[in-house]
Amino acid sequence: MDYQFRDIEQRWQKFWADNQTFKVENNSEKPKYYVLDMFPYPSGAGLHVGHPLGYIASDIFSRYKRLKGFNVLHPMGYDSFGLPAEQYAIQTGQHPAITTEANINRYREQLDNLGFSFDWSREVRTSDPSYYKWTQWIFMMLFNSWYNLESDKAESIEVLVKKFESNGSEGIKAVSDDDVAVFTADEWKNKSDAEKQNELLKYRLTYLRESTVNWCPALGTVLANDEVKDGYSERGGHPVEQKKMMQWSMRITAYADRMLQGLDSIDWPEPLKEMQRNWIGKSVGALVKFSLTPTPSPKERGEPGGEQPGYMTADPAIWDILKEHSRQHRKDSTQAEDILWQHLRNSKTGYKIRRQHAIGTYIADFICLKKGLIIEVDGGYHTEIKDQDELRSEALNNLGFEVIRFSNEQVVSDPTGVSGKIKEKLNTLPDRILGDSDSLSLGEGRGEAYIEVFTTRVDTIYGTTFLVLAPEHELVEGLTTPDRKEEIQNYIDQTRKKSELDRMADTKTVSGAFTGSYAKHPISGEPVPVWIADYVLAGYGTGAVMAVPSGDQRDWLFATKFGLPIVAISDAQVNLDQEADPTKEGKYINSGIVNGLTYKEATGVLIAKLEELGAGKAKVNYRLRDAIFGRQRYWGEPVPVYFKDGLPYLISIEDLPLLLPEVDKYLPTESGEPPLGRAENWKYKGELEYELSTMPGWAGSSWYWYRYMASPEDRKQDVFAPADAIAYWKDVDLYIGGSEHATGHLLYSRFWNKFLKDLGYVVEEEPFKKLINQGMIQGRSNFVYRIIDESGRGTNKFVSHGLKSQYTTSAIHVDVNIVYNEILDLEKFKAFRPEFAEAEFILEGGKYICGVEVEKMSKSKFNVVNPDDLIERYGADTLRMYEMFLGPLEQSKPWNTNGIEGVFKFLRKFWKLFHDDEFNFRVSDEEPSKAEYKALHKIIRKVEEDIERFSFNTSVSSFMICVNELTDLKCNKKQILEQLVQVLAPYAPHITEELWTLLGNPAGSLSASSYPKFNPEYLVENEFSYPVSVNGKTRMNLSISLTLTQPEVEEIVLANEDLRKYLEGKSPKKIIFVKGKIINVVI
RNA sequence: GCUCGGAUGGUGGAACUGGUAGACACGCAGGACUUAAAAUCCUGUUCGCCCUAAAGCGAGUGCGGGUUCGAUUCCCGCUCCGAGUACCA
Repeated sequence: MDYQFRDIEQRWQKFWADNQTFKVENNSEKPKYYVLDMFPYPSGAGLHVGHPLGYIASDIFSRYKRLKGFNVLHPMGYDSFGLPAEQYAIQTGQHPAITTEANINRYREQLDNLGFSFDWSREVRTSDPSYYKWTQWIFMMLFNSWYNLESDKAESIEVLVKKFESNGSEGIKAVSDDDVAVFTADEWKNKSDAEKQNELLKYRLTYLRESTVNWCPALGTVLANDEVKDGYSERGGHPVEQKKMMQWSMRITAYADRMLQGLDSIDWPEPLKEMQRNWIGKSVGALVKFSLTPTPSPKERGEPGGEQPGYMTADPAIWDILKEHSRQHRKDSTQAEDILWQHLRNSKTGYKIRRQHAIGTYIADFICLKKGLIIEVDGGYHTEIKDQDELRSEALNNLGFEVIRFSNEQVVSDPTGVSGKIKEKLNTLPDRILGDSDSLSLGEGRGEAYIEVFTTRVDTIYGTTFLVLAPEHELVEGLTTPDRKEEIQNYIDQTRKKSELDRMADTKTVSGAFTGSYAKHPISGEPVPVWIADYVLAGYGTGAVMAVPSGDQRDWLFATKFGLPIVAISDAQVNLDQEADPTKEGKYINSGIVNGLTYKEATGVLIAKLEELGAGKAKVNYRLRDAIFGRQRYWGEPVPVYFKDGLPYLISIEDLPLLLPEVDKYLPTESGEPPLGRAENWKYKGELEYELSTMPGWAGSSWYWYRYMASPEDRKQDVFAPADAIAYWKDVDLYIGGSEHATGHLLYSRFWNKFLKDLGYVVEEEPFKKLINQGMIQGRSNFVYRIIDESGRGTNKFVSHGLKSQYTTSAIHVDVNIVYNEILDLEKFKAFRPEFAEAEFILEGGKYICGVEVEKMSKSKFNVVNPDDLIERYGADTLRMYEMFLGPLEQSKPWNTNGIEGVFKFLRKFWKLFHDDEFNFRVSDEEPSKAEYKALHKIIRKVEEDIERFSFNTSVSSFMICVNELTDLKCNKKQILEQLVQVLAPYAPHITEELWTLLGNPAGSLSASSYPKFNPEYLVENEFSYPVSVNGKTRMNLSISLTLTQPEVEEIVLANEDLRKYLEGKSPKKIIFVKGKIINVVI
């Protein structure tokens, strides 16, 4: 019988499944090898021909490694939480679990059809409670940890608590929020439980904090930075806006430096490492403070008017006294004030609140300048002015402020209630007019007012001729002088109107506005004007820059446009009237204490000076932000947290997994809560509110490779993966997947891996030793050309591609599955759509040739090629080999089925080697000839080399060469063919299993056999046909023994008749002889 | 703008540390078998020149230069294409 691939493939796929041929054990004498594919999200569309590319490569590699004597872990699973199933649920009401299950079954069927050697007993699904139990468990571990910079690793939060108990906050070096409190051990012990929890939250590796987030209204959820592309959501392409919200975040920034360093130790594609480096965005520089006090008054600045600067609400006459008082008050704050402050700070009410702020001749306890509301707490420290309360209120009312009062007892007993009342009041009050007797923040009790900037070029500090703040910067309101109010407000409005996209696109227009205020240069003491401009980003560094127009092109453009001075700071700078010169060469000029120094010297001197002045320090800045972890969606892992008195607490570990509750609809509640808010009676211990957000898509995929290490038996144990299994498998040796996960999955996975290592649960610092990005398979669309008549309407006539220029036509996508080698199947086309049933054609050469274009593979373009169809026609072995034959694995390429016939022919030819002309199986036991051995050992070596360097396409060519040679030799020797079967087995597992048993081996024993041993003796030649070139141009071939030395070879060459023609009577200057390679005669 | 890739026949691609450029396959052309088609097999196929063929000659790996006996490969400069990223101070 001819090659019956359908029968063979189905039979062997069933055999592998029934016999669990590829089930792997965790204990083995063999060395381990872990081959991992990025597990798929099971979408409704099923697999197209591009998806299996990486899986085929990893399967070939796994099968090869098994033959090479390794214990290979090669698992597969599903990343089964995600948006599409939920969107479908919203539209149809069908539970996402049902959709997901159906999709997984479809995926499994398609994967099985390709004959992969996965160990399915270890399958994982991220949406399975037995799996997400451990995702939730890791979340809890993160919540219970902080990052100790001294040991440079994550540690239990208990360790931090012990430190607080013994030494207070002193000497703690941690990655934390910016606003951590300073306290002694006693103060810590005296704190209430709520206060302690609130403080610890600033250290935990997963934490709840008000953050600016990417909010996608269409999806109704927040998104992480890597899920937003150019201001639109990656999934669905909906607009994304910035919004402040209370959100769960992961302190990934704690690992920024370790993630950067780790990149040097792993074998990943360079572009991908580069993307991670950019994403982490480390820049080494300095923070510099430009102080705002004393600020030159209008008079001092030589400007008209004696009006007080707009940012001061205090009576200037007694400002100095008030300043001292307010500082003192902040230090000696009462317990009630502290408690209330914790509820008001960080805009928890939705508005910015300041404490102990001077107004007129008074100091208010708390004030919201935007709404003009003053909150006073009576009793305690400032009882001495209690009698004057009414008078005070009246005076403040006159200044345009409203006052509400609470008693100490009220605040202490029910701080949440009090803050609720404040919130209510704030919501009812109208906004005060911006800048109107508004005041400058004094840094919430942290000292003098200043503008802090981040710079990577401290050395240029003397060239600073102005400061620029982002329009959103919190000091802008306070800094604006009354005369500039309108201009600044206009500018802010104008920037706000510009969308994020416009702002990015329009980088050429220089715009900005002057606040009217000046800051003091920290070293020279010169006044420096403060501007705002949208080229400064609020989100990076401190949202403020020192502008050095001589060294930075953006600053130069700004200075030029607004007529600000440009001061050269280096004798090497040139053409400063044309553009900025950021050179680090030369010696400094106009630069005070660093005049005459070089770049390196100046940087050191200046940082030392700034530190001495308390005006700055060296600082490493990262672009990487903490990862927002909550999603306001249904189909994800519930966060194992409940709330008590407004503070988050972990549920008990025994209560894991916290199951996803049922809901009536998959939409937000009427009050805007996430879908989980709809769940009925879903309360911790029956009464406490659960967190209603779910985890993001990347949670489940950030540790899944460890779950595969747990065998089905292991999974009965109460652990994410047993320690001995982790000790054995360690890490992933080879990871294959797409580069689109560069800054998402691959970054988060490294983060969680490092965290788990810090806690001692895993053994390797990096999870994926070697990574390969398979190229994207693009679609290849075919077109037919419909002729358009004079009135511009489509006719029923279609013209072949080569003749279309003679007509007016419109191109129409046509299903690529009815086009072969660009020739349209006319009958199938007529059946393609009813409107084409009566189509007429203008042919060329009797054929209708279609047009071609490379586009993304998608249903709407009719260019999706389904692997099932190809397997039906050619078989899985052919498809596997053809996908490899297309080109280098890492290269992106359009799918083109045109060459598949060649691979199919190859497999039939291979089958023929084992059969006679009547297709009877017939092999001979005769001793093979030298030529036959040579053909075999060439392929043994070649495939080994190719697989080791992941060059699968070249192996396929070599197989063809080998089979062509053996066919020519009419070889049917068992000794040759049996080994050839083993060499081909990783690529074409079905046909080789079949032939392996026909050769008399036990069924299924092929993958347990071993790769044939290469014997170089069969390749030894004693002669070589040397290309002989004259002056580098090849002229002839000469067969010469390989044993000869150069003088002997030269003699033979020079004696040659044909060569003399080229010598033209001259004698050669030199003869180059490379043994086994070439002879070159130089005249 | 910056960073990283890439450019080889009609097409996909090969040539691994500099050593016969175009392996292998597709497509195309011609032929065999066949009533015919499909399938299969055989021959040719980088381009140009010489009427044709053989033989031969010349050019040739995006462009321009360089190093070398010899460059698709190494170096310098440029063009184009792709990917990532972006007022990151």
